[in-house]
This record gives sequence, C-alpha cells and structure tokens, in this order.
Amino acid sequence: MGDKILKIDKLPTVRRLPAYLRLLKVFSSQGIDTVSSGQLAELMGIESILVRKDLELTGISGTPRIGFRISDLIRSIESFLGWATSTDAFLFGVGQLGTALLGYRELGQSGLKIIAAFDTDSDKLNRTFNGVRVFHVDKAPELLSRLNVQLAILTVPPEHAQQVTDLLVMNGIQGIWNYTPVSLEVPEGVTVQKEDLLSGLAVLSVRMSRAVVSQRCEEGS
Amino acid sequence: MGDKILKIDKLPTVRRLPAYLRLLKVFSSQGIDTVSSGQLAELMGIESILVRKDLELTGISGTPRIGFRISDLIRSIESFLGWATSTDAFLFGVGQLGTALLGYRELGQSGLKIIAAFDTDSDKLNRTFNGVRVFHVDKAPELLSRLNVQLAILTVPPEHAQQVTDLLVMNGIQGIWNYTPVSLEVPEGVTVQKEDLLSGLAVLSVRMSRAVVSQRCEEGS
DNA sequence: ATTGAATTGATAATAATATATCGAATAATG
DNA sequence: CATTATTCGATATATTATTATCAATTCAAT
Repeated sequence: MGDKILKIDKLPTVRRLPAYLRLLKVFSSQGIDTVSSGQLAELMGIESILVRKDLELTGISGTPRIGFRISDLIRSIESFLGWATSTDAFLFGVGQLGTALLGYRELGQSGLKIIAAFDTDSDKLNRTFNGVRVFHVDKAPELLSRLNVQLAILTVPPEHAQQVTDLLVMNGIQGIWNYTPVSLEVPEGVTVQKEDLLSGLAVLSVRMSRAVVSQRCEEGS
Repeated sequence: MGDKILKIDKLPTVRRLPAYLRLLKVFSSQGIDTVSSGQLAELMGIESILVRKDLELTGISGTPRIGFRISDLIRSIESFLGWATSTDAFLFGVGQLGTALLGYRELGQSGLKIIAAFDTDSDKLNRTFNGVRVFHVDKAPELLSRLNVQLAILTVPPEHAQQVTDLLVMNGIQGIWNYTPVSLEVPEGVTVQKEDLLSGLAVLSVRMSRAVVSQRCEEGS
C-alpha cells in the first residue's frame, strides 16, 4: 500500500488522553461515577466541545443531562492506549534524567514497567536505582531477547545514541522513547518517539515575550 | 480588545526551532557556514518545504543554489526565542525530576539560568545540587523580588503545586514552566507552559500498536 | 404526563498546519 | 558568456484540528 511512514491522526487528542485519565482516576477515587464534558473541559482548560470530540475516539458515548460513565471512560482510554496491560521496558543511560524516569511513579500506572537499566559507568553497574538494577550495556542483547523486551527508553549521551539504537534494533526492539536530541536511524517497523525538553521552553519563551508586548499595548491604550 | 487567552500560532514551528538551533550549532562548530533546507530536513526527518516555511518565521532568507547562512539563522532564531540574552529562573521542588533539570546543561545554552532552587525538605536545604543552592520555600518571596526573577520551574509534588503557584504569582512571577500534572490557576498576564511526560508515551504506545497492525496486514497480503 | 433544564452528538464552519507545484534566482561549469 | 543544475520562495492545495450551532435526548421536578 503506502510507502510512507505510518502516521496517526488525532495526535493532539492522543496527547491529551493521559490528562483525561488522570482526572478520571481522581474522580473515580472519590466515588464519583459520571462526569460531563464541561467539567473535564474546565479542569483541562479547554472547550467542552473539544472534550466531546476527544472522547469520541474512545468509542464511549455519554448520556444527555448526565455525562459520561467514568469507569467506562477509564477502561476505554486505557485499552485504546494499550495501557491496560503492563509493558516491560529497558532504560539506557542512568544519568540524571534516566534516574528521574526510573523514579517516575506515574509510568507504572501507565502500563510501563522498567524492569532493567543499562549503563557503562562502572560506578553504577550492579547497583539499584529507584528499585531498578543497572547492568552493563553488553548484557543488553542477551536480556532483550531472553525477556522479549520490546520497548526501550533512551537517555544516553547523544554521542552514543545511534550506537545503542543499532544494538537495540539488532535485538528486536519495537519502540524507542528517545530523550536524546539525535534523530535516530531505524529500519521500518521500529517506532521512535522523540522528546525535546527544549521545545516546551521555546513555546514558553515566545508566549512570555508576547505577553509583555500585549501588556505594553494595553498600557498605551 | 480580546478577552481570550493570548494565543500564538505557528506553534509547531516554534517547537521545532530548538532542534534547528542544535543542528545549526553543530554545523557552525564544524566551520560550515551555509546549509540548505534539504539538508536540515534530512536531519530532522521532515520535508524540506516545511523547513523553508519554518525558517520564514525567522525572517532570514536563503540564496538559491546555496541555502541559508548558518550564523544568520542562529542569531535570528535565538533572538526570536529570546534566548540571546540569559534569563534567570528559580526551580521549585528538588526531587528527582527537579534535580535532573538542575543538571540539564542544554538549558544554560538556551538562555535559561537556574540561579536558585527551593524545597521544604530539611535534608536538602542549604545544600547544592548540580551547582545550585537549595533554599527553603519561605525564602522565595524575598529572593524573587530582590533578584527580580520572572520565570519559575515547577517540579513540586502535585498537592503543593497550586499553593506554590499562588506564592509565585503574589511575588510577581511572569512565567511558570509547569511539570506537575495540575492545571494551575493564574491571573491574566502570567504565562503557564504545562508539560506532560505521559503524552509522549501515549503517542508512542498508539503508534506502536498501529505498527503491529500494519505488519499483520502486510503479512496477510 | 408535561414541562424545563442540561447535556450530548451530528453537522457545519473556521482556523491552523503541512504539502505540492513551479517560476525565479543564483552559483558553478564549460 | 551562455548553460546547467540546484535551491529558494510565492502561490495554491490538501489535510488536520478546533470551534460553533442546534436538534435530539434524558432526567428531574411539577
């Protein structure tokens, strides 16, 4: 069929799903069992119509005057994201960011279980960070295939990013959550999700400078 | 005029600017002084036409057959983002993520200088993390106004997020880079940029599940 | 039962973003 | 100096995302 890279649409919606999930779980823990698009919109800082559009994707329909059943939504969103069942992952690069991710408890609640970490620094080897054991990268190939791990988190220094990636690909990795600034080369079929911490800062910077400008305009008027 | 929240468009472009900047600086350090949209596109994994559209925003125009002057681009992007001059920031919440951000060297190269950190944990007070001194949150009001700090990074536990925000707002903060999952309430004029680590994971999860599906289809055909 | 208030969801309109096309400009080449 | 290959950038188009409108539905109250 298509020789293009597989794209998904509704990407902004998918990005918002974790935030919905969080809110829904809070409601749920409070014993509340329905919620309206308006309530969610208020808490998310978006329009209610957008919430309804987003929730359309889950296949759950609400009831007029009442809203949506929270338990249904949670189940449906989790299943849509594949978070209903836990996925094992390896983390590569136990630096500061890597360690932070190892200790990030929400990942576990999102169906992601980091079962081992890898580094080359002898100070870190065979130690445990946030409950996760650190192995030498040389051990990765064997463990990848033995434990059939399909997802890797990449927090290595940029100069090693491609090299580690090649190793991962050779051992059957399916997805890479890439926190390095490197655009990784991977064969078709391997999914890379790149994160750039600076892009958020860029947006903040621009919005702040515009806020100042608009303030000046108001003063002038 | 408008009673709506200030919006910026070209947001996807703004998000890509830091990545361009990184590449341009690499080229620059290699003594290369021009680059074509095609080269940048290749490295970014996007279409060259999109690169040209993005660079339009900087106001720099290229020359046919040659491309763009790297030094001009760097200067222009940095100035567009307000990264040419350094901005002082405070960080609140010296947990694992907070510590990671304190040690994130690229922030310094992006015009962001974290000059102090704040926490309430007595184990952390008056110590130095990644070269940044940690003070008790109670000291924040005085230091905020004395040092005229306009930007704060929020990595506190969610239950304290709004409370710390209120304190920041009371002391004249202009922007908050919010790493907590809380939708902060702030008065008009204060810019909040919210980050959600899970949204990237959500995208990865969905793309991976689709990749598997498309593989199945290919097998079937 | 009937009415009223609130909320959904189908459809449509608008806005934002990405991609395609192609003439014009430019430097390198012969 | 003319030719050629390359790249930009103006314009047009396609795609995607958000917002608006409003009839239909449902529960609650009378």
